[in-house]
Amino acid sequence: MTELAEPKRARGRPKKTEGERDDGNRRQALISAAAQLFHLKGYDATSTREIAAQVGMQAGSPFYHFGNKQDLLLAVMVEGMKQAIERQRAACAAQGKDLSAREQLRTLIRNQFDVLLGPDSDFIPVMLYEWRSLNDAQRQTITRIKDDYEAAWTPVLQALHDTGQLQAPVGLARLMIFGALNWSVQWYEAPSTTSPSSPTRRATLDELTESALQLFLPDRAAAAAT
Amino acid sequence: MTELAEPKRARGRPKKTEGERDDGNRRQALISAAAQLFHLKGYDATSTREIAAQVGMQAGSPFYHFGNKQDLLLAVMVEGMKQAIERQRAACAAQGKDLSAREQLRTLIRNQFDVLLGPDSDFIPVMLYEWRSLNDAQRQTITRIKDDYEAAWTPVLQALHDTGQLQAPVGLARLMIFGALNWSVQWYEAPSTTSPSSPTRRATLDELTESALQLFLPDRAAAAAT
DNA sequence: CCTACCGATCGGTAGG
DNA sequence: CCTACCGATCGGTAGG
Repeated sequence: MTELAEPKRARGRPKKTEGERDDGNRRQALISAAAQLFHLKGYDATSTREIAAQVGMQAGSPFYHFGNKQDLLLAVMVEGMKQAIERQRAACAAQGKDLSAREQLRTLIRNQFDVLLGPDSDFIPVMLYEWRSLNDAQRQTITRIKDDYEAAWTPVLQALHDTGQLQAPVGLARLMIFGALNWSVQWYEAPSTTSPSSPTRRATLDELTESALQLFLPDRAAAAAT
Repeated sequence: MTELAEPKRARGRPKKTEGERDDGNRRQALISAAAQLFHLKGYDATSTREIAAQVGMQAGSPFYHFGNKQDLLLAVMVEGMKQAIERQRAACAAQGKDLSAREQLRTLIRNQFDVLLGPDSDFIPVMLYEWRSLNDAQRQTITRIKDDYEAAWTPVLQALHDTGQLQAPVGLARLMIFGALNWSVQWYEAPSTTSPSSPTRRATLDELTESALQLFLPDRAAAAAT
């Protein structure tokens, strides 16, 4: 199952074209493999040997790139957050500034589902569910980055609160909304390779976004019609 | 920190009053200790030796009560769900049948916060976050019990949907609401023993309930006033 | 980055 | 439920 992910190598260690440093390349491969395995089996249940094997290394080699297993976990989370922040920035920038707060929230939610469930979505779930395995210093590092990510949500929620569209306290609302979205990692079904068209097709990320928006910001007109 | 939880014992093994079988007692003690440690450190990071030590047993003794570590994990989850279902049944029964769907949802949410964050709240978080460590047969067992627990929510949400108070599809709404509530395990601060009155007092479970209700079922009158 | 290796820990068992 | 124990695995290291 992992053969495709392995770099091709002609027996033994990969001969690198001389003069070219691809340290970053191998390091990245370790981070990606770790993200995949940590997501699938959990941090504690994944051995550094498995990670090494997945990228075609020997048992001790990951420790040439990372001081210890915990540092590798941190690298997975940092990498994931960097991607998430960049995607969020791009998504918000792409829609201009004069949209309604409701539309801005839609964009943020849609991006969050993408980060959680879309392609290359192993990193953030690891961050969400392996927090416990970090040490204090590492937690501080991640907290700083996460605060940066979440900062984009506060003004939008505040605006909705000011207009009465969102009645719950902004701080708690943010936590509960993140909970509702993040929890999807637990139940959203990965696209199954078996059963080409399953009887109950799973919702698309757009449908999830729409439902979340309906849940948190019900449509006034539709509600009044009752 | 765990001394208080340990049964008092006068050196060595506890001398049981003769004729009295307290197998259930020791078994329960193991389940409680396991719940505590699994919640605090995670399943994989908790050794059966630690659990044994916490109840004053020797390293191999837990395996007199449980075939293996996984079975102990299952027992923690089953015990937690039994308690949760019983509490939910009692909470719903205590309020009669002719309350509005909104009030019924309030009761369900309040009970869920209690199960997640109140006293003896180690069991359900373990169930929520250690699902991965179960085998297939065990997952089926828990799924059945969990379906039973969640069944109480569906008619309430359906009623709210029928009246237009809840616009999102009932199934997705249930998943997202559970997510919003369950996620609180990650951020809700345990009562700190230090700092007698912290500057930003943490919300009470009643306040959390009210905010959640505001988030999912905003008050019509308040919204219309804007 | 590989080879060869080590100390520690862990789940679990036999036999009482 | 304790005593005594084992096989397996794991994170990590020295030395090249």
